[in-house]
Amino acid sequence: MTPEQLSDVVRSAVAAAVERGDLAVAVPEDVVIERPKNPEHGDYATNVALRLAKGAGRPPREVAELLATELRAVDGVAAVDVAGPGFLNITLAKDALGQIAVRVVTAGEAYGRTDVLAGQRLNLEFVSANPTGPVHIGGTRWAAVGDALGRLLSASGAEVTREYYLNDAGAQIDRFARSLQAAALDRPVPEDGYAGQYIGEIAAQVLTAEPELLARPEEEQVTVFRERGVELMVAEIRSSLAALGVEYDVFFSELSLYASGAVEKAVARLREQGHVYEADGAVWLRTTTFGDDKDRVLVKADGETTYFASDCAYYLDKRGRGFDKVVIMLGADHSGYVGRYKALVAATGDDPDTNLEILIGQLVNLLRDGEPVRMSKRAGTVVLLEDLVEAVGVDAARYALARASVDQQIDLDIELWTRRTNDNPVFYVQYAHARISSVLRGAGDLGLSLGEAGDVDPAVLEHPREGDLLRALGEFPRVIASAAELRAPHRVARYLEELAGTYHRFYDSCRVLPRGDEEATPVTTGRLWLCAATATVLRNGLAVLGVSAPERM
RNA sequence: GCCCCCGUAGCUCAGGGGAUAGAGCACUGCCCUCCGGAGGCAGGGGCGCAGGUUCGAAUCCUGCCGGGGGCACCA
Repeated sequence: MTPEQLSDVVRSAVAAAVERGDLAVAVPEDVVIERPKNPEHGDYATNVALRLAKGAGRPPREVAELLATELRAVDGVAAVDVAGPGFLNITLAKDALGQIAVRVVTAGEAYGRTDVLAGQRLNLEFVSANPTGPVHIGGTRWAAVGDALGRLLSASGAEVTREYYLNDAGAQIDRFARSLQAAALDRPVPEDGYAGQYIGEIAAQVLTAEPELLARPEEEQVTVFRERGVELMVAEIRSSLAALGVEYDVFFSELSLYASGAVEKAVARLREQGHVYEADGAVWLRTTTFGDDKDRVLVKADGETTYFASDCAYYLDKRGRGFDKVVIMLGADHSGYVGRYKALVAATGDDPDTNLEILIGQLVNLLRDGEPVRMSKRAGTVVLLEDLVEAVGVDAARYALARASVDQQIDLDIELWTRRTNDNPVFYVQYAHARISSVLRGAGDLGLSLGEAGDVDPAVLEHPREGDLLRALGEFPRVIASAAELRAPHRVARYLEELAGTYHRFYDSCRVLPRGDEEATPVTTGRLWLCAATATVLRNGLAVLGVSAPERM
């Protein structure tokens, strides 16, 4: 019996008590089932009696006793105790707990998938670094976390489109183009321009494609450097993201919003809705109406539109494509955007609390020899996605970036990472998988196999460490679901570390394979199923994080 | 000045109102005639401060103190 099933069982018990008139309460939507830390508190516990007591007008323990009687009659429930202020501690029958292993193996890759977010159409935008340079370490964090979040949301039944917004218009792109031109002409880096090795490399590539370029008038040169340069830069960004295993459904061009007239239409629409005014020669959106600190400029006095104007058009485009909710991941250096973006959504007539979700993640600090490394894209002193991957590999890079809460700043000591030490928990988790694979290989060598689901007796899994492992495996779907709902991929990583530890403890005290000339027993078969189930969950969990589950290391 | 994030073990961090607050690393002492010792067992030590809400607060609210980030007709 899984925790979800138990939750239904308890809920039914409440409903039955209400039906009989023993309890006068509204039956709760869902009942929280916890895994007690203390083994004396049974396999599972619920605080449902504590929650219902007030509404029922009766002491919690009395409600608990009532439900305990109800639950003891349920098939698969071995014991129910009322404890403390009114907790119900539930012990499952051995076979009901052991059945989890069979369930996991049978479900395979599907184990952990739920429909808790079914029916939601989400647009998930992440990274969206300007195509004026390679993806640096900060963007890499959002790549790892955003990709994992996308997988989590999909696994929970949401329909997700992963999107990268290319800011391929505007002043920064002009600076980028002029920087390329300067490099090609061997001139110094322009004021506010970009430096770094990649500028020279891209300039050279543009010249290879357009050998006669430098013979043309300077303004034409800039145009070509802009178009070709952005194209090359975008290709490089896409390829480094792909190298990290990060996939997108859509790369969306800001320029296309201008080409299609969407920006003008967006401004016109907001004007019709009465939120646009003119002052000091500029066109403003009255975002203060919707709680922003100050109003925002859409069109500058010089006639140029701002990024905010294209943001408006972009948001409307996403909504026009049918997404219920627009989810955007941004770094802490963009936290000031939240207010204006919420206001913009409200101005279009949408509800900023349901149609928009901005996830702010804290920045990655780089340390070298304990000293902070100052990063500047323009000066070219950055650590890139490729650098990180080269230093630690894709698995460790993704895992390390995704295992921390996005609310937490990460201090990344480069020396530590390049040294590739054992304190990276990804090895701990992967090792557990490799160890299980080795056991299963050994079983094959002995001519043993899992057989069919009917060949295993779940009741033989009665060792305390087996129970620990079964309960841990039973948690997985809830871990995935809550991580998706909380937008917290790191919870999956933490869970996997806990699961790996639980497996190692099981392995240490429960011999799986027969030794010497011993015969295989029903316990052997049961434990093989338990091993296979653990491997399945480790694989499924690592897959969510985009990390491989090696069979040998 | 205003807004956002953080403050939990020596260090790096988990803990979406529940029972005795956890893990890794570090330190100390143990455990393979046996499936991968990249493992396991045991030990010491912690919720920044002050109020509030609650039967119950690391968790929610307020204030303060520290650390980081943001407050452009920049992107």
